[in-house]
Amino acid sequence: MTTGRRPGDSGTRDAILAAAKEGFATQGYAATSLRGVARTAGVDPSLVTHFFGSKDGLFEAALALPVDPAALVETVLGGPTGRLGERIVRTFLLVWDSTPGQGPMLAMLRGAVSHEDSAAKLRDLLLRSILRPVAHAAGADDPDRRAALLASQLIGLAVTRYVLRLEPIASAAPDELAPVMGKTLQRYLTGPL
Amino acid sequence: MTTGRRPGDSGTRDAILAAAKEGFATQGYAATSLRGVARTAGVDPSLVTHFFGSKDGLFEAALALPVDPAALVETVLGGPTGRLGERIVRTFLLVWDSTPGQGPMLAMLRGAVSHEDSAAKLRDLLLRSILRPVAHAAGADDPDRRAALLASQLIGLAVTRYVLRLEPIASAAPDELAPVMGKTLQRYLTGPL
DNA sequence: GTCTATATGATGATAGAC
DNA sequence: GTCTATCATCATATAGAC
Repeated sequence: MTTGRRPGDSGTRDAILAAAKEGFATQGYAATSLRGVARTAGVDPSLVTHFFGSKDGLFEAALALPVDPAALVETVLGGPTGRLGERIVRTFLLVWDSTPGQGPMLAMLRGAVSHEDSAAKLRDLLLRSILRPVAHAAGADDPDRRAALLASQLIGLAVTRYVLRLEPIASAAPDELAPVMGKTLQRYLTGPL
Repeated sequence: MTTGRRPGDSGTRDAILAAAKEGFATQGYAATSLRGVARTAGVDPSLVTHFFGSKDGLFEAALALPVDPAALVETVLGGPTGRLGERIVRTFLLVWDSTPGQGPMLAMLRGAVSHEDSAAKLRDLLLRSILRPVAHAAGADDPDRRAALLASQLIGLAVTRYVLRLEPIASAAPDELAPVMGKTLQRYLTGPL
């Protein structure tokens, strides 16, 4: 009964999105061009704006995270508080090390550094996904400060490991990093400052 | 006796360099154009390449740090080891908070995130200015690992404070940050991991 | 859904006049 | 030391044919 081409079933849109994710993730916002994206996707440049409206629209779409970080943190915070910091590091690395997650997160990090809109978005995400949940979990004093400290160490981890690729952190196993960095996060969250 | 225009005494080169520093520091490598630099410097675009050869040459020149970080760290490490971490944070913030330092360092950080050459340069700088000196100071086990951990927290501090501008870290006084983060660095350097 | 054509403008770099 | 002129590319975005 359904005759004619059904909408949205040609792989083109996905190909463009995949190419955009890679571009934004590896080169950042400014250095990624619509034409370049179209080239690596093997499609016509016009299709990019046709599907996503503009470069910003494409960027927006490429930034969609495969997981909800807020829910993730919520889950992590739900467990016993003794090894809270360690669990955060483990989950953080798990999400980043999984390929579908690293793309958008790297794109967001790269974007945030030179694209103000993207920086605001990351600030927002951090606030919603880390600061707020943490503010509740660590009912202790100064939740904002504790959460920001936590963010600083996590972002530092991401930058050294995935962007700068500084050894030996870049190739360290999660089991190696979790205890030592977890201890820091644990103190930032529940310990004496 | 010296007749004619002496070389290098027209403020143009400096104006270009200042504009370039600001551009690279606030927008990153890709988003900063030679023409844009020339525009804010109030000079002809050709002069930019005339003085610096190419965009990479200009970038290189804009990255020249006003201080030698290696010497700085060396000095800091020279003092008593008890409050070593705290001194590192204090010095780090001092250098970043001073205007002439923040430009090139921000430029380097922004560049490193999306410009591979710049990332290599920062890796190199970290290695020479932080990893190596630390490897000597903390004669303990695993100096490479300790130094990388230190770098991760310092970079995280820089990104949250100066790039993301995440509160309350962004506007916190050095006196407020030094003790709490210094404690982390202290453990990374000399404490049990 | 796909593409050609095009408007409009910026980019990095060079050659050469003054 | 400064500038004009120019090259060859690239960019984002639109209108409209098929």
